[in-house]
Amino acid sequence: MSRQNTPTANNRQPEEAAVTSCDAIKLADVTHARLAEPLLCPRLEHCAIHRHPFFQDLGDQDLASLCQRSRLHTLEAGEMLCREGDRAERFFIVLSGSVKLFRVTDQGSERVLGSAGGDEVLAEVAACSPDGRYPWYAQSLEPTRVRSFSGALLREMVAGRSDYMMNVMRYVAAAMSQTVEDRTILSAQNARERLVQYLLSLVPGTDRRNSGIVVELPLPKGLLASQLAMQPETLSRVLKELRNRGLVQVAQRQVTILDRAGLQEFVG
Amino acid sequence: MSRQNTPTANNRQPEEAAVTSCDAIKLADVTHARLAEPLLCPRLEHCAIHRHPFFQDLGDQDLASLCQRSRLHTLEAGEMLCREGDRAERFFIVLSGSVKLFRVTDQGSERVLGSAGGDEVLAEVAACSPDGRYPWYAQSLEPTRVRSFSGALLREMVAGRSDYMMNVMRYVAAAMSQTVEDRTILSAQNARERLVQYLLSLVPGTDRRNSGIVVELPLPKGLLASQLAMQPETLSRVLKELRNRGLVQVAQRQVTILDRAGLQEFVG
DNA sequence: CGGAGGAATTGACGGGTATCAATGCTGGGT
DNA sequence: ACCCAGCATTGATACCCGTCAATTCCTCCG
Repeated sequence: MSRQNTPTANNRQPEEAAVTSCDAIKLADVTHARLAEPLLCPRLEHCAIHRHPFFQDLGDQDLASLCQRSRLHTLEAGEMLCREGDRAERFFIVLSGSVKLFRVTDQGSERVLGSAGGDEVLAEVAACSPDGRYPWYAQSLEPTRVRSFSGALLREMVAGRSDYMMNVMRYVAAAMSQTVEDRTILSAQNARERLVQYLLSLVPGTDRRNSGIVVELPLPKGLLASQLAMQPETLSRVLKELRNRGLVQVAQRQVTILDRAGLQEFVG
Repeated sequence: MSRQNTPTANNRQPEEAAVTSCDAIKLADVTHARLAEPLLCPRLEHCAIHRHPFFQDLGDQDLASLCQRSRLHTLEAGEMLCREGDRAERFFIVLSGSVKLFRVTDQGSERVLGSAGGDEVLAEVAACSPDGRYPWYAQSLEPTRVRSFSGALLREMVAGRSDYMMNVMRYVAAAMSQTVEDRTILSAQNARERLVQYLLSLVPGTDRRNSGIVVELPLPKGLLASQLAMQPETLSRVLKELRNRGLVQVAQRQVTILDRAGLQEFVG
């Protein structure tokens, strides 16, 4: 695992642990998250998070009650936000920083499934189900702020307000469809095709340009390689090949697509 | 594509097409499904499907109204049930036969994502969202009977009855978690590991035996190879290797696991 | 400014897998 | 019973990519 710190003093343990203690897992260096800052929501205008589109259609009263039972988690790099298999009692919105989602194989190595950055909603699907469980581990990659909400409260509110339910279901269906998309990319036969399709998937649907599209890799290259089911060396080489052919330009995590159509036909 | 027939006379076109006409896609041999037998539900006891656990918690009246607006689709091999990108106005339960789920790449080749057989629910996630779209094509592999239901009606009922909503969300969360599981299998580095993990994933969670577990491949081997991101030849060779090592026994689509622990450590 | 550690890159090599081609097998239809 | 079409298997070959090793680059810290 890349960066791994032990929890520190500024992360106070909340009375009601958001991440419940679970069976000890085999990975020694996966430390237990200590989640921070329970309850005591400041005034509504300070909780910009509640303007998040995820909560649209909710009235002031419902927002306030969600707010009251939400928690702000301040994580430094390498802290666990939740663990695969644990009861999904809470769901999350990433405020700043970034989170890596992964599983651990039977052999003890980790497989990156994806990542989440600012304003992204996490684990809302699992939290919608009364007996849902987190489908992955979530771990911060850098100093990260996350707000978490009660899944039970979400379900109550969804049950009471059908317009809100529709909005939540939109998120759920989008998450599903994203996961299917990820699967499709993985099922490409070779590393080149996987990387190219991944890069193209980072381009916003609204962008119609063929050149000059700048995308930011949401993960360091080593972890991205894991997500794309290849070795870091292979990722490096394929990226170099794309550079040599004038298809992309790479500066750190910032990739500039110089010839989108060229990329597409390159894999075909 | 494997078996592809044109729709025949015994599949009458319903008044309100369940699968709406969409943009012509490039694949010439993907014919448009003609879906059958609208409305006119027989007496409730004939619709065994409504006893399906998916509908548990629904009262007789709701069941009847779902029943009324459900349709029975009788497909022969190779007919399309729905298409990627189309509005998910209906969701499905497979009564008999089997359905293959796939996407079509930009280059026009198909990638199998999975399959569904008897009693399995399809597209319930997409149908839960008011603007959801099917995330894949679904095509029958053999003569197949499917019942479809209105997504709008599902959403109405879910909105009205929170116990039913919880039940539906259970399905949704399970579907999500299955998709994540599939992804994990795909991200294994080599073909051997992918196949072994796939075989082990076919074993029901309740089965604790080490030997003599019989699983049925839900797809012909060629399509299974596509789902596992390998060539049919490779699948054949890996299967042979497992046979030679006395780990499995293969008869057609029926695979007998002779040494489950051996399989697990073989990939590690 | 200089050093240390981790990440990324590059090279060499061997094994795994795609590809092409040929054969064997099986189920459906006549 | 026969044939045929499609699927599955097997073999030969080339190439992609995983592995190991060495080097460079970057960032953080002293």
